[in-house]
Amino acid sequence: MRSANNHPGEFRGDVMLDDRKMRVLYAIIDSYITTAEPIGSRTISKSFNLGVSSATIRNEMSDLEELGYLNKTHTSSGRVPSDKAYRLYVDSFIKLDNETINKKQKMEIRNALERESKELDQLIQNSARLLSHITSYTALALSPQIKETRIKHVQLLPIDEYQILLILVNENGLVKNTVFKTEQAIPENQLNAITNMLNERLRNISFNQLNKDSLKGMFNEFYKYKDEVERLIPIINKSVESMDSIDLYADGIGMLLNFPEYKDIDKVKSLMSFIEDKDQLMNILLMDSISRDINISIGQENIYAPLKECSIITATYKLEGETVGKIGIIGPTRMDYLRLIKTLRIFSDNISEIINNSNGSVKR
Amino acid sequence: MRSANNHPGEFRGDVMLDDRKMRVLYAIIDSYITTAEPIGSRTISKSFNLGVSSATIRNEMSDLEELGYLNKTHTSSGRVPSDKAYRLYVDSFIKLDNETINKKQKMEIRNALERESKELDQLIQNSARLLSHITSYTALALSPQIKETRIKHVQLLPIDEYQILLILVNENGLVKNTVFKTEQAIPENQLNAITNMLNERLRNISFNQLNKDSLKGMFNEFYKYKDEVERLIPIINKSVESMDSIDLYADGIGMLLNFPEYKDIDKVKSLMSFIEDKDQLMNILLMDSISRDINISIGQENIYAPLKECSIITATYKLEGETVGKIGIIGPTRMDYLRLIKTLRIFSDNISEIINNSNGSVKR
DNA sequence: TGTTAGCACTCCTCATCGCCGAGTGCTAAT
DNA sequence: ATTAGCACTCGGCGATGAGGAGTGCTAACA
Repeated sequence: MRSANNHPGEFRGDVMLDDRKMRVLYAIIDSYITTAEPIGSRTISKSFNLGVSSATIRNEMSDLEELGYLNKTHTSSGRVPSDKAYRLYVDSFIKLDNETINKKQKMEIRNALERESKELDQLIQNSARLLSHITSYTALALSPQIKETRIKHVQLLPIDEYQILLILVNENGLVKNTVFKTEQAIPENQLNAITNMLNERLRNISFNQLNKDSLKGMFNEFYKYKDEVERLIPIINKSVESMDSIDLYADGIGMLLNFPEYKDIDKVKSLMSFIEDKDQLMNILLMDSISRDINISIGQENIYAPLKECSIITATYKLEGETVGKIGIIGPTRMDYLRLIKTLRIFSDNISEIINNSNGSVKR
Repeated sequence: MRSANNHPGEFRGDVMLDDRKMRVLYAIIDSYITTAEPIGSRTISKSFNLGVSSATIRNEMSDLEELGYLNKTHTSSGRVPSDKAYRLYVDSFIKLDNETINKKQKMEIRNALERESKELDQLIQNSARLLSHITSYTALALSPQIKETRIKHVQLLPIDEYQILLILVNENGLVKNTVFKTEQAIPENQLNAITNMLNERLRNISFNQLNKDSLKGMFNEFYKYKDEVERLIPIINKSVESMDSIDLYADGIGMLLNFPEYKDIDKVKSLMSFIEDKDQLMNILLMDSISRDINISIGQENIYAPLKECSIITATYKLEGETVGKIGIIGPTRMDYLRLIKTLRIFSDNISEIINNSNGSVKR
């Protein structure tokens, strides 16, 4: 016997639901989230003590269905929460901005992430993995978009006669590198000179700016290496262009199979292939990029057909106050929103802090 | 009506199979690989013209079952090839080392890989993705183990007062980087001096060597920066240690659901969670590392329980003649070995050539 | 007027049953 | 040695029916 959550009356959409309706609705949602079974009036009155009989609850449920908060699978089945119900449910605690973060759990996750992640990509990848393990849901993680940061260091290194390694480091210590080919060998000492030039000229230029401005004008005065530099410019430019590519990691795809809603192979097949198509998925994550720290997209709110029966929760992480990337969870609309949001908050906080090194929890 | 493959008589295991038994067996294997349905004597005699009646085939099948090449799902069902049958089948063409590589397909794959891959990790990741797309199987790819290559360049860069970025470049242009923290600030000019020292001392040292030798002795003479260097040494050493970590990529996990053998959720669940557990899977791929260019592990030959009904084909790729990594395919024992081996060969050749830049198909 | 008990009705789930067909194994004929 | 014939096996599948959870409606009640 558990008692229904005591959520405040709420108004949303058309009508303000009275307190009892809210309780009934939340009881149904809570029950359905844990059992995945349609629930009937009698079961509610037995499991949650709302102080009224099943007949009364039955009437309330009938009303709630008419208002669009409940669905039936067939005429004499139990009720199931609608997307609208989940939306109401989620909105009721998303704005509470619940601070009750479990400090201990946060530090555990923080330690695990820092311990296993040497490079940035690893951090993001491990975040997805750990998030999936902890939640038992499919986790998504988007690597940071670094366009707006500034160049700290440029280095050209010869690999062999016709190949040059370009290394770019930004102010946050993110490293990107590309090997490119030249048609004509460039002696090492000249390469060093060019490297020095590039460093002088490019330091503190943003990647974005580098991308946009033609570099040509910048180097006119260095006529000594003019030819080489001219040959390098388009290559560097192209490399830089390719550098701000974003990676998407999905982990725990198999977790989907644990949900009873995916006992049917065909349902899960289309969803999985959608998740594994990184391009499409990336679109979705980038789409609502103007949005809040926590973004939730429930069922039919999703645009792509394979996601119409899913929910996606995303959280942003920040670099120096700017949102640069996201992590998220995907699963059936009947997901444990409350717990997942809490966990996502912990992850996004941790990732932000790690990449900012804001709080110097020094390695012991 | 297709005719059975005309493979030569073969002896393997206990008994030498006569020519007709071979043909019957190969017919069953071919059929089962494409249909996934147990096949009966009558169907064989109709679909493959072996010139004998179904009764004769029935007798042969009975013999083949006794020899362990065929299994029945129940007393009056059709036959299914055993692991032993697949082993025979595979061995018959693996040693032919069939050169009939489709040049056109190879170049297409090569172009796709080079077009999309700027960094090494991307190349490996894209290989897995493309391999999975092309074959419609789950693809695996192991990033190269770079322990045995030599250091080409070392660079220390300050990120902020207490953080230093360490960049290591090897002779092949592979870049690894780590951010580490110091307890005491090091001025930039000192850092540059140390960088120069490190470069002088570490160039052409193998990662392995760096890992083993204590660096301490190396820098004794540089008393000017002795303190800083001493503080750096264990950090660098630890970073290097963490640098030769291998990554494993799995792509197309959802492809498993296309196979009728995985219409049962429970079967696919354990397999998927196994594949998503990178540590275990890595073990498997690294285990047979002494082996041939193409390695095939069929059904019960696999050690781990979730793989007992799977086959894994792996191919190696090389850097300067040395095997440094692997790509592979995982799927039901009833896999299209011939086609998959061919495709894997193409991929492993391409990856080897790209990372060696042996043939300079210059960007146009 | 809101709440509740009672009851008929709906419809899903699951187990049972029997038929059909593909396939085997054996025997006897060629 | 090969083949035709035949009895037998067994999984798959659709039909059938019982059981149960749940609804909606009506009438009684505080």
